[in-house]
Formats: sequence, structure tokens, C-alpha cells
Amino acid sequence: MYTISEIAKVVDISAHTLRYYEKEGIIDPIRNESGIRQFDEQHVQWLKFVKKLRETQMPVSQIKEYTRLFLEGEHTASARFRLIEDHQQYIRDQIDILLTTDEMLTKKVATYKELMQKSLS
Amino acid sequence: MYTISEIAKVVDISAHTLRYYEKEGIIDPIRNESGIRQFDEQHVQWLKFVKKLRETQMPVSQIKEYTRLFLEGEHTASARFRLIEDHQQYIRDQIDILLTTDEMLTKKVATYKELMQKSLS
DNA sequence: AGTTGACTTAGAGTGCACTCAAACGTCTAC
DNA sequence: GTAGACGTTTGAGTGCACTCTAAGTCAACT
Repeated sequence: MYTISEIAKVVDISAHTLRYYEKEGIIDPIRNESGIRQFDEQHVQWLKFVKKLRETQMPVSQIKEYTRLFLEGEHTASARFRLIEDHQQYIRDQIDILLTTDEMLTKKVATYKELMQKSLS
Repeated sequence: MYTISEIAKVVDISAHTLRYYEKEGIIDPIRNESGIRQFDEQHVQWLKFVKKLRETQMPVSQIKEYTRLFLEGEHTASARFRLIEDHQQYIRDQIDILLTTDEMLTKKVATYKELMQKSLS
């Protein structure tokens, strides 16, 4: 069992943000007698998944929606499937853009190197 | 020569955003006698470059800085070079994250397909 | 018993990147 | 020459995702 600041370290998401995620319905820790949030291994796994989605720009609103569907049960599988597939498409488009830009910048870098070489001679 | 809405179409950046970029010093179109902005081929090239930087999450503030250095002249080449190199590193890190997440989602998708297959039988 | 530090809440504030509104000027076609 | 489509400006508004504040509770240590 983890407190909020413990799990914050483990998953590398600030306690602040975790409370915000709870308010948004993305995570639902249990509470002990004194109201302190308690997180377990399941929460860790879930948050690591959420983190990957956020790192790849899935909006919080969509993660919310995915969570809602997940909690609703197995009959929402196809809707969740669609969300995931759409996001995977987004990721692949994003990779394309990044690769193209990387190439462009490599050329720029080469130009700069030439320029700086010349200015030395 | 292009008006703001013409170049907006060409580079696919809204006229609103182009005015905002001008205010931020990222672009500096000339004006005709009646104060209308006039953009040329150079502006098109520059904006296409800027767009790639934005699409790959370079902050507007850094694009501003890059522009400022560029306008300052050749002696800022090494500073610009560093900005570009840093951004290229960011892009490569981002590609890594996207690839890892893509893999993870592919596994998820497979699980969902199984699940949905079973629910049919 | 007092201090420290982590936890709690509701709600306000922040920073970014647009995005829009309002009021007005200008160009083109009929 | 006037309608309407486009242009201009300043300044305010929006949406997102945090991020912080204030005021308080609670447990553990000295």
C-alpha cells in the first residue's frame, strides 16, 4: 500500500496531479479510517498506463472516457477498443511528423556545421 | 504576394494565429499603403518551417528566440545551432516514447480482439 | 505538549497557445 | 455608390492541464 506521495514517486506523477486525476474520475484510491488515500499495485499499473497515454498527448477528457467505459464493464469493450485504435493512429501520424521533422533538422544542423566551419577558417 | 487569408490557406495556419505570431515577433510581413499585410515566398518557407517546429511541440517562446537570433545575424549561428540540436534531441526522445506506447497499445488491441472474438462465440 | 511534516478539502490561479469580439477601414463587383 | 467580403486594431476570452493556496486534520517523533 502506498500513500499519495509514495505512489507519486513510484509513477512519477505529482501528488497534486494525482488528486486532480481523482477528481476527474481517472483513479479511485480507497481511503483508510482517517481519510488518507491508499494506493495498491493495481493503481500503479493503471497510472503507468495513464502516464503513457498522457505522454503521447491523449487528452485527459479521453482518458476519463476510457476509464468510465472500463468501470462500466465488459460490454463496453468495443468502445474502448475504438478509443485505443484511434489513439494508436494518432501516435503513428505523430511518429511520421517527428521523423520528417527530424530529417529536416538534420539538414539544418549540417548547414550550421558548414557555416561554423567556414567561420573558423 | 499573398494577403493574410491567402497565406493562411497555403501554409494551413489560421489568419488569427498568423497575427498572433506577428505580435510575438515570429513573422514580419511588409505592409502596403493601406496597412494590409503582404506575404511572399520567403514567408511561406519560414512559416512551413515554423509549423514543423510547432507540430513537434517546440514552444512558441523558443521559436521566438530562434527568430530573434536569426534576425540578429550570422554571429548567432552557434546559439541557433544549439536550439536546433536540443529540439532534435527532444524529437528523438519523443519518438522513443511514441514507439513504446504504440507497442503497448498493439498488445492492448490484441487483447481486445480476443475478448471480442470470445464474446461472439 | 509541542513541532514537524504529510495528509485533507474547495476553490482560485497559472501558463500556454491560441481564439474571438467589437469597432472600424478598404477593396471589388454590380 | 453601396453591399459585402475582406482587411485592420486592441484587448479580452477560452480550454487545457495542471498547480497552488489557505485552512485545517492527524500521526509520529522529541
